[in-house]
Amino acid sequence: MMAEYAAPRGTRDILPAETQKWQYVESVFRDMCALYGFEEIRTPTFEHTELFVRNLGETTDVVSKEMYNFETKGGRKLTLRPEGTAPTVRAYVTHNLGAVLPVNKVYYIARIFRFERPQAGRYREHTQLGVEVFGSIDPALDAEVISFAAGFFREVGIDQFELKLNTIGCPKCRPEHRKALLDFVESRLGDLCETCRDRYERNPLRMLDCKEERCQAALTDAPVMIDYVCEECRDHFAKVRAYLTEMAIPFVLDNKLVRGFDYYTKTAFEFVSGELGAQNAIGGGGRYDNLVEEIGGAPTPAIGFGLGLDRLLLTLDAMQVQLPLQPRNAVFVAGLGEAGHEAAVKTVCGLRKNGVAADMDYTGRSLKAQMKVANKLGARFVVIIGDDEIAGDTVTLRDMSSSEQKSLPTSELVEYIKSR
RNA sequence: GCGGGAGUAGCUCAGUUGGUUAGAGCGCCAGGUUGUGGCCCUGGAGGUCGUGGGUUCAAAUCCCAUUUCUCGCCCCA
Repeated sequence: MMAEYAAPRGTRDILPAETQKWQYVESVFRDMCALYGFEEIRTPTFEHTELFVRNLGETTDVVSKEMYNFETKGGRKLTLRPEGTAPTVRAYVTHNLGAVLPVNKVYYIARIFRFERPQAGRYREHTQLGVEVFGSIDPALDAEVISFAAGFFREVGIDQFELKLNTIGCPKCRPEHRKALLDFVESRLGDLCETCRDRYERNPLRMLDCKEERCQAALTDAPVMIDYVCEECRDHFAKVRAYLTEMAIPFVLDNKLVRGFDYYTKTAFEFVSGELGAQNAIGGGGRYDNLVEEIGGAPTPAIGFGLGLDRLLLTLDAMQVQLPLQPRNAVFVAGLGEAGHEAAVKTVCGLRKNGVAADMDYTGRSLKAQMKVANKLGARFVVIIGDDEIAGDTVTLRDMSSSEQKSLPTSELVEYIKSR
């Protein structure tokens, strides 16, 4: 039983029984994107390492310890994409999409790679569905992206989730908050965990959402961004909240919410599901108004959202949501004996040529065994062809749900099935 | 990187204080219908008990190592 090879740690095979669900969710996502005006973009699976190192932030967990890096023979450093936004921005800049349209709205379905210890809902290779909007700082767009996300979750069957919302300011107002935070923490540095003492030096904002109890206790009254944001950010955030309220999208303000990458500005949000164990974040996103410029494009405000498809499906499973998967609705052709088999090959070929999904047996089984296979495949009709049928140039057609059976001329088969 | 749990048939698992040919349910195959699915009945195939070593007359069972999976911490989707 122990096969010689297994899928590498943190990866897994998605078998046909599961891919149906994946395709369904992806199609809901694509439909939703069409409704909101997002068009698909596909970027390479790997990018230059520098793209991620410089733009996600060197101190982030992803960059400092979770990237799949490799070198080409020529010594170029490449990395399997650990997130979807930076590559999308890179493509936007590479092709100067800002010159084509004032506002560009794109979506992607991409495999993401992070070298972490796998556990429930966390894989080294996972799939993210995401959208990005370039070219406007209108808070209505923040609300649109968030409502897109919330709408998508509901559409696919998840109505139990919490939307956490925060603003993390901009380069104008962040330094002031940072200074206040450092001042506040300085005297309590001893109470913090080792990681946070390190963060104090390298990435103070991240101390705020540390999960360590001692840190949470020590930082209860720490200065939060919302009290330090500049007028523009405060105004922007107020409008986002107003839009969401108007759209009847419930949210919870979380002034300790900090996103994992350095490029975020202003609006930050996260969707949390209680159905998953430790990995409860099913999606998240935020604004990144300076990233396009940092990557080399013209100053262009932008906002995006990404969700983990693997986790979404786990959540749907945990919630026992029944997805409306389409039955196969195909025709199975059962041939009896050698002549019947030959006739079946011809019949299947003819059905397919006319756009009717059809399949047959290739293992020389008895009619009974072929019927069982047809049943298991969920065939709607079974066409039976034996010596009797061949002699009269007819086929026997069995409706698998009603068990009704009738004989009809071979020449009428395709038309009859198409009319059903 | 750190900590817990588990590896017995395709799947989910049982296996009593170590003791003959290692079991069940589901699935699979065949028969019960000389050409007919779902339900039912009967039979069958399928396992070097993760791997290596040790203890013992005897190991799926005890000990050690190793490996894989899994859950959690950190962090994220």
